Amino acid sequence: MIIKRPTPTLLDVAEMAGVSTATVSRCLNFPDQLAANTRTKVKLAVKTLGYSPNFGARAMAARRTNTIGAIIPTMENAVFARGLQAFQEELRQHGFTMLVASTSYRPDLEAEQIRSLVARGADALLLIGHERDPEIYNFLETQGVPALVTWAFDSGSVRPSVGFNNKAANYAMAAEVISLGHRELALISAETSTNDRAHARHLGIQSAMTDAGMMPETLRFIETPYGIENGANAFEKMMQDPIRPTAVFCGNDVLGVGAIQRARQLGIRVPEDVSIVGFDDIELAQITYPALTTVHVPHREMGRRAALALMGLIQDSTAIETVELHATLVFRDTLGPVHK
Amino acid sequence: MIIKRPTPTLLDVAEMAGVSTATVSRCLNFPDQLAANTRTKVKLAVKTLGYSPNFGARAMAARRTNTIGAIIPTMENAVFARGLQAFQEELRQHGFTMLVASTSYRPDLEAEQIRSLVARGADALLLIGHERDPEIYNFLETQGVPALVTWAFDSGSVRPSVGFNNKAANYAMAAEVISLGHRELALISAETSTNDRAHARHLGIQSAMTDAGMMPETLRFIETPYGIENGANAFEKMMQDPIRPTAVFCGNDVLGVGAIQRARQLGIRVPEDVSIVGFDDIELAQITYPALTTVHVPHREMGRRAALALMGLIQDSTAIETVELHATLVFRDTLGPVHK
DNA sequence: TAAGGCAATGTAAGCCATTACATTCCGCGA
DNA sequence: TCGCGGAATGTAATGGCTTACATTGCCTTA
Repeated sequence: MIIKRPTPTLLDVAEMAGVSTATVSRCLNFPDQLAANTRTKVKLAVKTLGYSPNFGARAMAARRTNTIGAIIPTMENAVFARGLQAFQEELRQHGFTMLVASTSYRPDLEAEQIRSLVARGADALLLIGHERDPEIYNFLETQGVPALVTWAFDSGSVRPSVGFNNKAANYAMAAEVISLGHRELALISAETSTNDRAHARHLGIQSAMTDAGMMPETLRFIETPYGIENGANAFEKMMQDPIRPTAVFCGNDVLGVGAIQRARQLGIRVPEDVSIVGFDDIELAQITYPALTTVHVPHREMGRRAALALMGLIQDSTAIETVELHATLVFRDTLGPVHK
Repeated sequence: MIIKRPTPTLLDVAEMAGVSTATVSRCLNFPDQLAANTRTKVKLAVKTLGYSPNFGARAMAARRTNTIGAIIPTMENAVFARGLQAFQEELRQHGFTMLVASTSYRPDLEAEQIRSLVARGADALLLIGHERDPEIYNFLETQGVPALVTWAFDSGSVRPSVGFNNKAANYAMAAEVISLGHRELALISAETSTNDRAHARHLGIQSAMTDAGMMPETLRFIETPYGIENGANAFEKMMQDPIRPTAVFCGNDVLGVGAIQRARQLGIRVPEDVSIVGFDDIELAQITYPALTTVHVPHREMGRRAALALMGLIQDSTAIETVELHATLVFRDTLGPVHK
């Protein structure tokens, strides 16, 4: 017969070690407050029983959890995976734990996940992008949970933020493309209505066109979900236009990679027949053939800085932590001068 | 002056709505037990106060959390990112939440994360690979937390598992390579001492060599951390051998991609001068040039099945849920017959 | 030797939701 | 009209931990 024994509690440990629960608690949280041999006794009891503190109870009693939540669109996107990995490493070193949730780029799911993480006692939250229902920001304020916006930087915003200016970054890239003589431009973008980064990148191109005396309305524009295949299909569609674009911007590298791949399949030479540029600079970008010219985003740095900022925010929630990072252009092989 | 108001509790909601806390709790958990207008009152109060239940208190009172923890080596590895995404989507549909933690392939961190997730009230755990300190399995048993092993399948094991046979899969690949006439073989692998999947893949090749009448000791072998650059460096080192291998196995696609890249840089033709094969079949594999021949692992399917198995395990922890999936060979362009 | 001080430990209140059980209220049948 | 049953709601115990405050015991100092 199997006796199901209940999981051990602080009290069990205290009894076995012959001390009070307070002492055990102190042994776990502030070991140096105890006499050496008491500490030894308690540690032995903990080990023998296989005791592990109950997080819920602890959170309730201590009124903090040393947990920071991160809510990202999807883990399948390497930019977030990489940023979060750095984020988590930094948090760990300071004794914090990370909780991740993903939203599949759906605002309703994001709201749900935010509530869920707050309910779980996250001391603070990392969010992607500025744009969301104001009610969510209200909720966070009511709950006293500081939130940090990343992957985007908007100097006009009062919210704590660690990110870069998506619009300016893509403006720089567009200016470069235009200076190479390209006039027939196209953009393959992620959904801009639910993704303010994608939207800003779009604006960056249009702004550069305007400044170069071009008409921003002439920018061909396709929105498509994330994915290599989707990028490929969008590219193919673009190329069916009677007046082919000579340069195709891609809202992110994954779409760009799809474009490159389809170009090869269609026998369209890159960059001789068409230039292709991406955004993000994930590993993929360097291993395509030809290698993708793109905008480099310091993902790991962003993750690390976000961790620091968030921990600062927990200490002093009034401090408006704001860090602007800079994206840089990376010239590889898919951008060339326009070919007559 | 800013009045810091405490976050609202069940009691606050109850008072505002003029009902008892029990009623509010029921409204949140079993809405149809209430009279319609009571429900309306309570919902209004919840909304007005921006109330959100305290997870810790709830976990403590209800003694379950509807949370499943996943502990993976790193999110930067696309195979895990993809598997987890599917895992999470499936859990969500059944009202469960996922908690992720990563270990950077370090066993000590893994142990720490397991304790941490258990303490957080995870109802069950997803783990990668079989191999770990038996003490950890004891701990999980003491705590009554079921665990599921994935990404590996070992028919000899009694533990619940959803995965595939890494050894058999790589055996099949090796047999294929050998049948193309290759006799000088090499393997670029992840650290095998802390990674039983990598180890099994190694054994698969050796076993195929033995069965083909070759001497398994002749397999050149380099271990290296995860990363494109590391794969590239290992490949270059391999190629400095006076007797060059004619086929290079890579423990995973990322290493394989590095090898392909370095080969191009060194002017070594693939597959004419050397064949390269990978393992995992992540997106990268299809976009390299030439495209990588590799072993396809059904990552998403694995994540989905793992979610189902784990939820089954929570209902009935004695049920030994076990699913063997199958990896298949994907022939692309980096494997060819040996060239004299 | 007594008093004072400090380090080590103990006592017990409180954190917030869930739920078994108790109570109230209402409508309906006899 | 009375009583009964069931639906709706309330009461209060419970869960495991932290921590403010109380207590103990010992060493130091005069």
